[in-house]
Amino acid sequence: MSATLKEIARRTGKSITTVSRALADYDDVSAETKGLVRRVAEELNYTPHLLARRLQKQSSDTIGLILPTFGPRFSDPFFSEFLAGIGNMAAEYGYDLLVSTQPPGEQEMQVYRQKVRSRQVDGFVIVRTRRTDPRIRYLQEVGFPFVAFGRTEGELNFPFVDVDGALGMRRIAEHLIALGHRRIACLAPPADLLFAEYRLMGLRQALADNGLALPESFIVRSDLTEQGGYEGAQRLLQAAEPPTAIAACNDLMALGAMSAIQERGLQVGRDIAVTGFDDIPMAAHAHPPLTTVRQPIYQIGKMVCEMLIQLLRGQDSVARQVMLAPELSVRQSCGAAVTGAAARP
Amino acid sequence: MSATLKEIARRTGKSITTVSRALADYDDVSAETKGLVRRVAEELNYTPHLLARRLQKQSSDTIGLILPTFGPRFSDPFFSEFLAGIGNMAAEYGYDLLVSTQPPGEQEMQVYRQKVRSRQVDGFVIVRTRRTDPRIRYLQEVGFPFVAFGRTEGELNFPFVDVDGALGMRRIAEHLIALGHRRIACLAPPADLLFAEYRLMGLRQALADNGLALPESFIVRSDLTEQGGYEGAQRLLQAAEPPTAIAACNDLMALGAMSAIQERGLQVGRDIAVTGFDDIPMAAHAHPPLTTVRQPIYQIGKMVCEMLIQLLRGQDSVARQVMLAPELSVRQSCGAAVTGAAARP
DNA sequence: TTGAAAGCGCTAACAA
DNA sequence: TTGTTAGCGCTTTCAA
Repeated sequence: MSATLKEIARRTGKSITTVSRALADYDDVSAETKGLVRRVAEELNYTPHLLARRLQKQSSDTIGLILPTFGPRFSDPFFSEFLAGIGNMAAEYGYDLLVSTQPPGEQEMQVYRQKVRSRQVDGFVIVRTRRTDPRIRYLQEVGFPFVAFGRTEGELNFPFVDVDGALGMRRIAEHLIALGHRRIACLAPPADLLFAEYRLMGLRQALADNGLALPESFIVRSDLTEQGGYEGAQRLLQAAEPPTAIAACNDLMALGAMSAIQERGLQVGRDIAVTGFDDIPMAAHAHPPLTTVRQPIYQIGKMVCEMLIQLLRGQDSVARQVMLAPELSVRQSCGAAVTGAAARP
Repeated sequence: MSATLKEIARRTGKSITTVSRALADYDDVSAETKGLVRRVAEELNYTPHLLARRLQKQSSDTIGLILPTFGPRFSDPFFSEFLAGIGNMAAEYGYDLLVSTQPPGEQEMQVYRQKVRSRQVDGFVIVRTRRTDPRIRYLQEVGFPFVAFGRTEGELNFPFVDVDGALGMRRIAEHLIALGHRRIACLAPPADLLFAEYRLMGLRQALADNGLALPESFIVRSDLTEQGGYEGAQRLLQAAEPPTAIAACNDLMALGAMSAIQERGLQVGRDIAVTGFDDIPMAAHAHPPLTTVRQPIYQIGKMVCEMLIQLLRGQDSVARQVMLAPELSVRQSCGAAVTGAAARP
């Protein structure tokens, strides 16, 4: 399909070595030879065989991303945006992106080990860090480069980018409190997802700082889907004294909660406040628009990827652990009077 | 990190060739030698160097997927599910998945050419086919294997899987007509996305078959986002004689339309019907739940990937062009009286 | 300024 | 049953 150096060498009457160096623009090749070689290469549409080059360079120039898929109906607006961030940055530096999908578990670890040992990738991007994360433990153990999106318990010394979930939830809490809410409940994901814990901690802390409690009955765990939020909110609404505000740990759950509330004939924002976290595109166009916390997912993807590449290149990156402050995006679902125009940026 | 054949050869006192064949379980190697070699390989945690193997095999065992990203805030629930389908199937057959992101355009074609010529991938999965698709034209021209999700204009003879959008929309239209609607409008994506055309055609045809017209003013083009649907619906609602039903060409637009309708104080389902297409997870949990057309995206991902792999392996696959009949998923947004239990599977 | 030779790690044809 | 040789396409000493 595409010519090889050998073919160019044959046609130019030069050696393979010379051709290689001419194309790499070494300065120990005569201008004349370079011209000739380049012309022929152009003519033949020469493109280097990457596998061959990589074998010899002993580097795959490839970044691995193993998506932890939960169930067959895997659908998360978060991932595609994040993927675009990583992908674009990787492309900018000439890296490839190798994507796999594996539900968390032993087989997932097999895939990591396999990719590491077969030198298929130079480094990994880890997403959805877990409380104690076998992926991170393994990669640290074998000294394989990676950058994570998210922290783990114990805050080991590895490079990561994360959004300060506690701060984000604190902002949510303070906003709700300022609006007069005293009975605030939380839709939280499974406890082994640490990022949820930070958010929950931030909420609890902010409430405590304001003399408010967060009783156990006001913390409902479910998965991160609309369905989970829907069911969780139903549980909360059945209580004898239901909350006046529900702070969900992500937007999907918040949207599910809104559905549950509306199905009971209540009005979100007026009868009960709902807030999310993530600011997925959907959030601005829910009805009412969802008050939430904005995470610059695309930017995070780029940043994680760039940090990893710097790591791979041995440039000790300036920042090894980055904590981003999320930003409150106030719309109508919390009951704050905001005009449509202001809420829709 | 991981040992090489050479190292195993050294330790066992055998030749590299013998070791290679022992591990590949050739039957011209003595049981004794096999045992020895395997033991040492195990001990050293041997994993073949995939780049080396692939260079020699002249095959990358890799499937390419270049996601056409539109804008930085790329977020499409469709892609993650599709990706999981492809990824899982690829893994099953031992293929890698190489993912890139590129907005449509000349640079995108460069990436295709580069990946083809550098033999980085053995074949491509094409998504979001376009009316006349330069990717498909190019790949056909150079005879490079690929399978598309979607058709193109002229229905060239290439392998694809697609959902019969016309049929899906026909079912929507017939359902709406049965409910008594006569003024049915359409939220359609940009005309260069062919799949939208099929859906539009199906709608028009079904209406015509029932003696109804689809005036130009009832076809609003916008992008495939909630924002697009929101704005499109606003336009439709401002008309002197607004439609009584809005059939959106995807769920995101339908959800946006619902927001626009509700913002005007109207009730979806009662005052105006809304339908979508795709059946994203969100659809079941919108308020009211969205009547839509189910596309088995995950299955399609798997199928596309499997067809490509069969192509790569020279097994002339049974089906080269697959058309899937989508299935109506009736919920409340169309005004049909359906109990919550029936609508939530 | 150029080329021969070696080697990245693997597989395969051919001999022994 | 095993080893020698060659080669995948490329880069990089080292000599000429």
